[in-house]
Amino acid sequence: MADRVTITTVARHAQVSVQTVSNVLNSPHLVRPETRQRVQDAIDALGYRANQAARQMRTGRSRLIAARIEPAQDGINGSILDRFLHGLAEAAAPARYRVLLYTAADDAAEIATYEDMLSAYDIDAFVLTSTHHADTRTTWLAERGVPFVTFGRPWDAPGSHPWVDVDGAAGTAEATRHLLRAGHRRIGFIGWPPGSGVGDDRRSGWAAALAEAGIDCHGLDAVTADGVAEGVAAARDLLTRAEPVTAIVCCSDSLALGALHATGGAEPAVPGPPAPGRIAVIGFDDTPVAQAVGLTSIAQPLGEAATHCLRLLATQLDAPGSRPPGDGQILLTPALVPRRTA
Amino acid sequence: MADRVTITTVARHAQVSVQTVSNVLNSPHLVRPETRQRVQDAIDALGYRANQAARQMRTGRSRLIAARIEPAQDGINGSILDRFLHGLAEAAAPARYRVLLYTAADDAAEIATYEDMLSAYDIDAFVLTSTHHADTRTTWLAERGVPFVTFGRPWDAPGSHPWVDVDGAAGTAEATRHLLRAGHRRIGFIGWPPGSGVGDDRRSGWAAALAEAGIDCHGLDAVTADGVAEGVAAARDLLTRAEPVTAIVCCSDSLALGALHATGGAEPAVPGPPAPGRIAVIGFDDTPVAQAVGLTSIAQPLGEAATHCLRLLATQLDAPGSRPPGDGQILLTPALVPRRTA
DNA sequence: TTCCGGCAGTTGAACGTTCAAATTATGCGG
DNA sequence: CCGCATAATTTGAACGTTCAACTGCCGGAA
Repeated sequence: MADRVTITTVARHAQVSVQTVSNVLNSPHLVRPETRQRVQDAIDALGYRANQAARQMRTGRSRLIAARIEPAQDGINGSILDRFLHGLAEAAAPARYRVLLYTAADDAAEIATYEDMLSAYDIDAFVLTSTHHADTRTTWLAERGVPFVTFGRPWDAPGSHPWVDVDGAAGTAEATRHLLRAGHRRIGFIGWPPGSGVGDDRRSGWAAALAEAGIDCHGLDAVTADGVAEGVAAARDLLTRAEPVTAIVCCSDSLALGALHATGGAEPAVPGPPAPGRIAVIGFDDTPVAQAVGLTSIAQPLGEAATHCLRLLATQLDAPGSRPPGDGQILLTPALVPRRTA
Repeated sequence: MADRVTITTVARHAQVSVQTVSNVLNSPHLVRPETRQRVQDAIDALGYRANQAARQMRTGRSRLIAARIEPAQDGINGSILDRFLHGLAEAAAPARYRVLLYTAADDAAEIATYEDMLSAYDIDAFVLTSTHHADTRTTWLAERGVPFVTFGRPWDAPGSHPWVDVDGAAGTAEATRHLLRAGHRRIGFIGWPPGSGVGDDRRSGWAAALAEAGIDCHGLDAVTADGVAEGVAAARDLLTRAEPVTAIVCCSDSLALGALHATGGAEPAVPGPPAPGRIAVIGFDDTPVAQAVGLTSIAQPLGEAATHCLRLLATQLDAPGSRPPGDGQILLTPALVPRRTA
């Protein structure tokens, strides 16, 4: 193993003190241009890279951002987090941050992990996913002044911290309008039990778009837990009512896949226009399953969301005390991906 | 912010020197039991946690393991890496390691990232995924004596470094035997173009199982790139030959989904026994799509693979120079998940 | 008694960096 | 050509930990 190149090596090579090398790296304006160049040349020639641990000891900053990786839950809706994490890691690199993973079974375990990571690793910031009502994690972090962003709105106290989210209502509204344009009037909705922020939000977009068109959404929706089998049942329910629906917007791709089966429209991946006369179905999240089956779905801009999360953190970290523009509340609009089923 | 609790705080509190505290943590046998207990009590009372950066400065070890997170490629086959990473993070925690993410567009970029992470963060080890022929990454790391494991065999030089992989051939062989038991004789295979280690391996298991049963596999297979549309075409090919197949084993769930469509057997998620008379289809990887569609598939034990990866690294790191038992070459057997399609 | 070896614990230095303060160099007006 | 302000650079200390060497102490063999 070759001797490690430290700031001292560079200093000797460039005939300056170590502090000057440090200044070139951190406060270049303090150094005369020609000296700066000489030092820079030495850095390049030696392939010097600042040691993060040593730097961290002095500054208390690790340039590490922690994010939780969840178990692939029901499977069909997983892979969203995956893409988000990838975006996060990719956005972090150019800002010279890195993403550290952790797992936690529940909120309490997650908070215990925060303690560990903060004291042992000096984590600079956290990215939280899957926010929910009465989220103890955010208050814990906020109380201690730890920088963090959530991917997902704070469902209880809107303005309390920076967040990035995708406008589910806008997505379902667009899906509904898409169906209205295609001539549908009786457009159903399969959603989750009230109380989940995400689910209520998505339902509201569908209701709003119908109201816009002067249609009463009463009796057009079904409520069920997430899952393919649940989707089948809910769709059958909607189809056997007094006035059956001709199209269904779903809260998830799982439900949509179930609906698709119930309406007899599931063959995988034949590109082409939607078949006329069929019950139209639209899912949510544009999962691999939707792509495979040809299910029209609503795609979240996950890469963009990750980039925004990182930008929010970076402004907070690099200029402490400064509020990001717009108070750091970012709502992104998802996009409808039309396929065979609508 | 409360004052930081350092080893010095603990030492004062327990009336010993800092070195004794350090010994309690790292070499307890050097400390008399009663002193040890006193120090331990102080640690607990103060909630002390060793600062990783300072520790790292002295020891050169970061307790950080780096792994690449890839973009969700074709989508349908993604989510495997996701589950693997989750397993990795989960297995790392009890061993007091953490997983650091990085991204890289190609092997060259990845090697550049190694340099950066090694010199800046003192990464202890790397976990490589997607090994392939002529993999420059492994040689680069090996040359520099950097500890690493690959998830995926080294396809060129079998014994060169520790690895964990899933026995694809065993998987396809089991799938094939499953079909043989169900009475099928003409069992086709849809695979990838020769040259990819993984693809060749999977094909060989199918061929071997047929040979076992005294069946000539000649003319029973199709070769194509990965993808749903490709699967459709390949399956049609197999079905229009002189002696059409009655069952198909596929190299991936994407191909299988295509095959399923070509054979008219794709409705999602109705549990129950396979329909008699239908062309049987078996996929590979047990992706969410397979679960959703009811496709019989071969599941890789990803959590187990991750655990093994970590164990291999941990033995290597905690006892330098020691070879793990079995020379660190671990081949896991995947499991057939029977569903509707076979 | 003297000396030695081993155990328990302490001391001082070092890891590589940045901060704060001190020193030296440079430019400018009188 | 001096004095002074400011720019440029250096010096010394510190961050929290572990390593290597050292000091006492006790028990047993010579």
